[in-house]
Amino acid sequence: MPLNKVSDQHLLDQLLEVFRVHGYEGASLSLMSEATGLKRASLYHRFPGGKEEMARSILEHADELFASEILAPLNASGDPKARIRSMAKRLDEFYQGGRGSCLLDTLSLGDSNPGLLTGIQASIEAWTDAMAGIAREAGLSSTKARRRAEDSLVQIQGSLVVARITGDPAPFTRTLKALPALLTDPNSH
Amino acid sequence: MPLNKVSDQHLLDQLLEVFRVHGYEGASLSLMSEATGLKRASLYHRFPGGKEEMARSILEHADELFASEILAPLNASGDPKARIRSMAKRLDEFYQGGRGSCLLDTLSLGDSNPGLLTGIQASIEAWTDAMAGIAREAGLSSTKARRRAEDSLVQIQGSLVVARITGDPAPFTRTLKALPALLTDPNSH
DNA sequence: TTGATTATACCGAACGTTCGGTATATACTA
DNA sequence: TAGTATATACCGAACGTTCGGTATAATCAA
Repeated sequence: MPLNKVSDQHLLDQLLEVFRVHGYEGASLSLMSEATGLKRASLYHRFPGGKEEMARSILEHADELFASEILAPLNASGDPKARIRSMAKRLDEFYQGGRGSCLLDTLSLGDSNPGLLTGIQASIEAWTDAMAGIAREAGLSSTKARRRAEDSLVQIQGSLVVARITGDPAPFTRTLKALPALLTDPNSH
Repeated sequence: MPLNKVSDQHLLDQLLEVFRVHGYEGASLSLMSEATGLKRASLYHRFPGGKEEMARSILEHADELFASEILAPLNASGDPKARIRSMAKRLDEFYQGGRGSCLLDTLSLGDSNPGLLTGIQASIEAWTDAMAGIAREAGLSSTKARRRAEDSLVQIQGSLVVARITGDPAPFTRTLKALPALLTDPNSH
């Protein structure tokens, strides 16, 4: 079989970017074509299920990316706080220092497809579980660990929104810095 | 002059709802027509500037609503904490117990109009200022007060996003409950 | 050739927008 | 007071454009 003109990796990466900037409704085939270098019909060859399959695919792609590139340090060995710092560093890269939006946020706008919403919920659940896991490992009770994981998620999402609106990534940077303590210290807050 | 079939109040309220659920790109004229009871052409009679003017108008409308209905208690008299609780209660209503999105969030998605973005920034700035003001009044230093106001905003926006995705409004409710302490206590966090 | 991959051309539907025309309520005139 | 003119409010239909989606043809490695 001939090589793809555009690699799956590049394709998914570019589509991810379009979806996370414009959301599902705003992500037009023209934008995706422009971003990937593939004509609309070629996009339909790669994704016979159309726009919905594209969204589902990039969500899956983002999940794998997230698990392997961002959440991976959490399952390593060593000091939990250090591992969280490592995750924070990778989060900073992934969200372009706070200048990028979260796919789960933008993709969940509007009357989003029920099936897609389920996938989004699963993704955010997995993320929460991962953070709750290391909080638990750091000595917090399981209920407390889960609560702190949810708080972390709230602050990450919120700081991304505020950073996007104001154009100032500082809130996001600050949130990342506070993550290790938030997920491990028994008595803060 | 003939009476309006649909009052300005109802018109703006419904449009606000459409924009805050679907964002700018997702808010179609058909959706707006359906929501307001006015045909598309009639919407153009009320807003000659088209969709952009609609967005600008509802942003202005939301500002006034926010100032008079949500932020008002902050400028009343009495215990700052009680006033913040009052604001939290109204926020809860405005955001439908955490089931509704924030207009400033959804409207700022995509390549949003520069002029519109400026308005969004002004709105969020005013909100932040109001919260920083009462934090200052409660005895915090001006830098600390501002920081706490920003933190509050981050947690409100973040919990709305998380609540929208998961379908569980609990994070938002929890955030509101924590607001009085967050905006007044000198040593928490 | 064959079979997979990309490009061209096109479709119906919906997009934001405009326009001609019709109500309806006010203002003016007689 | 009655009749006419005016201004406002709304709607149906259509504008050109773009939407998501689908055939069909060209391309190209094996």
